[in-house]
Amino acid sequence: MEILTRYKPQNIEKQIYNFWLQKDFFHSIPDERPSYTVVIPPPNITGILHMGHMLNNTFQDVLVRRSRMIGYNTCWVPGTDHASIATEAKIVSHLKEKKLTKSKIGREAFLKLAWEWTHKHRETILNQLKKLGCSCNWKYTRFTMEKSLSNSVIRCFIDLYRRGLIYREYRMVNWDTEAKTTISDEEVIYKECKGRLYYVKYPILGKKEYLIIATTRPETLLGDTAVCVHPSDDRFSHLKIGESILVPIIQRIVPLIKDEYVDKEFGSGCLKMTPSHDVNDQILAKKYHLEFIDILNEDGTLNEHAFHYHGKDRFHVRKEIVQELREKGFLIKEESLIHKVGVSERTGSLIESRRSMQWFLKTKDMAKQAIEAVKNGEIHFHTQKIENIYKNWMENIQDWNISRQLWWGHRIPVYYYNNNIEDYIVAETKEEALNLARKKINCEKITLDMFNQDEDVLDTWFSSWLWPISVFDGISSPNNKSIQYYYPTKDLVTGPDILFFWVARMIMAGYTFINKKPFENVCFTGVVRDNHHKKMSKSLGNSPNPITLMNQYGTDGVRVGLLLNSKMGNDLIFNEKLCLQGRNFANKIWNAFRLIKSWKTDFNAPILTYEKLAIKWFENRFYQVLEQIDKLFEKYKISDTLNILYNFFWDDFCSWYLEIVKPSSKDSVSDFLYSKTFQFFENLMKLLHPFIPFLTEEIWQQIKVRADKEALIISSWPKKKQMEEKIIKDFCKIMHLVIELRSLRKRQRISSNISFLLSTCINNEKSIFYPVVLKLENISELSFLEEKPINNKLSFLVGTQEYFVSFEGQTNLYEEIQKLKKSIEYYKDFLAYTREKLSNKHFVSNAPQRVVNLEMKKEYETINKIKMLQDRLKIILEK
RNA sequence: GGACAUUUAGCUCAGUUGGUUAAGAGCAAUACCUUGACAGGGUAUAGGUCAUCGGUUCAAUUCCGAUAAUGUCCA
Repeated sequence: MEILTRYKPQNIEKQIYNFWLQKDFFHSIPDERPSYTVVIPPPNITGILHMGHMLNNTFQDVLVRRSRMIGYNTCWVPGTDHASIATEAKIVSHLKEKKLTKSKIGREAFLKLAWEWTHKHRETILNQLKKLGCSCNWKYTRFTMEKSLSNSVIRCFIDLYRRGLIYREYRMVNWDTEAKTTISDEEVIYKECKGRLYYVKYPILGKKEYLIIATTRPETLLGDTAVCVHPSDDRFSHLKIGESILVPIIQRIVPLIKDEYVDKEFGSGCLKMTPSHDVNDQILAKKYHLEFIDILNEDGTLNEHAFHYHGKDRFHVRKEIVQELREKGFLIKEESLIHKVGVSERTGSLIESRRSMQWFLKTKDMAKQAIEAVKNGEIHFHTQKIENIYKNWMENIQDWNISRQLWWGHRIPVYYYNNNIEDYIVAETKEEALNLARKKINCEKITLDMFNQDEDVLDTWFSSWLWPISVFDGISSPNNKSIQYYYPTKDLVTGPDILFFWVARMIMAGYTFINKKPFENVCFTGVVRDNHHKKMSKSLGNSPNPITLMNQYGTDGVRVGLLLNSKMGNDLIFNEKLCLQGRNFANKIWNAFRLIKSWKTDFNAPILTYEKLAIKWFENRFYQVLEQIDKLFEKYKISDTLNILYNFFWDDFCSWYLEIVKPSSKDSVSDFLYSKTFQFFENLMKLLHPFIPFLTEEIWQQIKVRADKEALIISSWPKKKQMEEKIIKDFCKIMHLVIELRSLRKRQRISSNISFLLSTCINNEKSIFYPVVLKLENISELSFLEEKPINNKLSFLVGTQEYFVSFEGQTNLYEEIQKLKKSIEYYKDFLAYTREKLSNKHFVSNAPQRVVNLEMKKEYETINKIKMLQDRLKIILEK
């Protein structure tokens, strides 16, 4: 059968993936083998595959495939995340297009829409992962809102509440006015923005003076309830604490307070207090028992406390109030400045600080155990540098605001039984709440219809943090077979951007709920960036479409392209050329296969010496490389591993081994060579399979007819074997000899079909690999001389050994003279450098003997080399 | 403002507890090579005061300090 000269991945990939699926190779059930578990970082149901996912999931697949071949019972759990705020935002904007709102259609209809959305989008990204070749256990596919996972979330809430770790408080939170919900501190992104600093007059009652207050947010003066200065600020020492200050426009009289919190250097040294809309003001307000005046509605418009600004948006009010201050003479000056403002990670809207009633989780104690687990090595971070960031955050952890004013998510299991906000029961269901309430207040009159569930839902991460446990139903049935077998999971591969959101919290959840770590290792992949080092994102439009890439270069090519240059923990500067390189590599493998597949065997064909030698060398080299990459895998150095395999296949196997042993088109090869070569090739397919799954499996199946259980994906990883390093070193010298010969041919413009006579002195070391040189470089004869030839003009050094070449034809002496002169110069410099060291008394007396000896050996060898080169130069010049 | 990280060839990166014939790879570059695996290829060549300045040491890309640039996180 004719095999195409170019590898065409398009049809093959789908076919191979279906083959794996049909044969259930990704599936796992607990058995006697050790488990290897990975849970996927669940992508959002709003999303499609982006370059970050591509990198991350390729990385996971490499680990999983190799573990499977090593003999673990591998289980890679896939799934998706309901992404509360992101999904809700999408649905709201769809509604908006139809001139509808959440409140118009109501909670039930809204949730129906959300589920429709889920069903429609859930498969998209999972199918894209399949295209990428991910060997996930698809029968285990989970969704964070499905029943069993929801139940786990609710149970955990109740559990934590009963342990006294969840509480409700009226507190300053980050308010997203667009989504009309609170968000956690981690979801606020601080951006540098140009702003203006307004200097406003605040008259002092009963005096002719006024205070000057600098503010970037003049509209908040409507909520001012005090003015504060530094107690040791001389400018204000004549003013008493409690002095009455008049807030402009609203004409409110507020007290003067003095506190060291104020920065004397900033603005005018005088601070206005808006306890309802600034975290720091809130703290001071509590200390000095100030009044709280909330001026904001949940959508960012101003409320009735704002008088004539009532109902207007805060940004409009800012403009108008500046104008009013100006007109009334309260505005002294304006300055522009650059300051950081918080925006919502999800909606991009400017975050307001606003006081509201929210649920919080106490995290300080949980964090302690989680810090310890990383510190004592129970959990490893790769790379280690992330540990610092983790430790730092965990030690300063704040309580976690877990409630969200959204509908799409896990509804908070709190039931109110009358209008008093304090009368609530935390329970799984309304019925259970009723029973508990009856016991609590000892009242039989209370009925089911009196109960109203809390309107809010839980933060998405409050379900994600349970993911490694809840996918195995470990919360609802902690002793079930799956959780016992698969948990703790082995490796987690994720981005550093969700270290706090997710990784840290999973660690806390693991210890809190089932008292075991959730994973052993966490690998942090970097951010995928473009050539200008900008993060690749859909919004910036600098990201290639992964699906197009896979169609264009083949999935294997893209996988190689992604991993070739991505050192773990470092960002990946992605360039489409990398995929091209990957595709070319796949093609190289394909053509190597084509070559050996084309060989004819002949029972009578002799086994040639150079074939035996090549086999001997390659076998040893293989085990050397195997050991290297096994070591690198243990350190999760995936990129380095791929680089080694890339060079090993391309250079060692193709350029050296195959070039040595390949027969001319009319010749046949021995059975021995044929089977040995295929054995090497099959082993190479095994090593490459985790990276290049499709092509390697395709070739594996084409090599010979195989039973299902002999598929490459479930074949066994090559076992380590002792190798002889001397053989590899000896061959290395021969490589240098060959390179010198090729270089000489090029220099002298001698075509490869003119044969050389090669000679060296008999007292030199003889290599067992000389027959290889004869085969590769068209050497008609290799002779060993008693003495150096005096009539020979072409020579070179390999190490300290001199070789001579002669042939029928013209030589270009100028080139040789230049080369010799250059070499002599180089070695003279080198000798001087070495001698300088050796003449240093401190070096000779202080350095270890080993190092001094080495230096002496260098000196000796260099002297010899210079002599040889000079002799040769003399001979040429004399001619 | 605080903390951490990075800086090695034109580009992307290795460099293993300071000494291994005066720093390695891939890509790009240059020259030559197309009748048998592959031009998506082959062969060879060229490319670097290891960011700067100091210190420790017999010896520093490697350890320490300062500076600069870049990036990330936190406030």
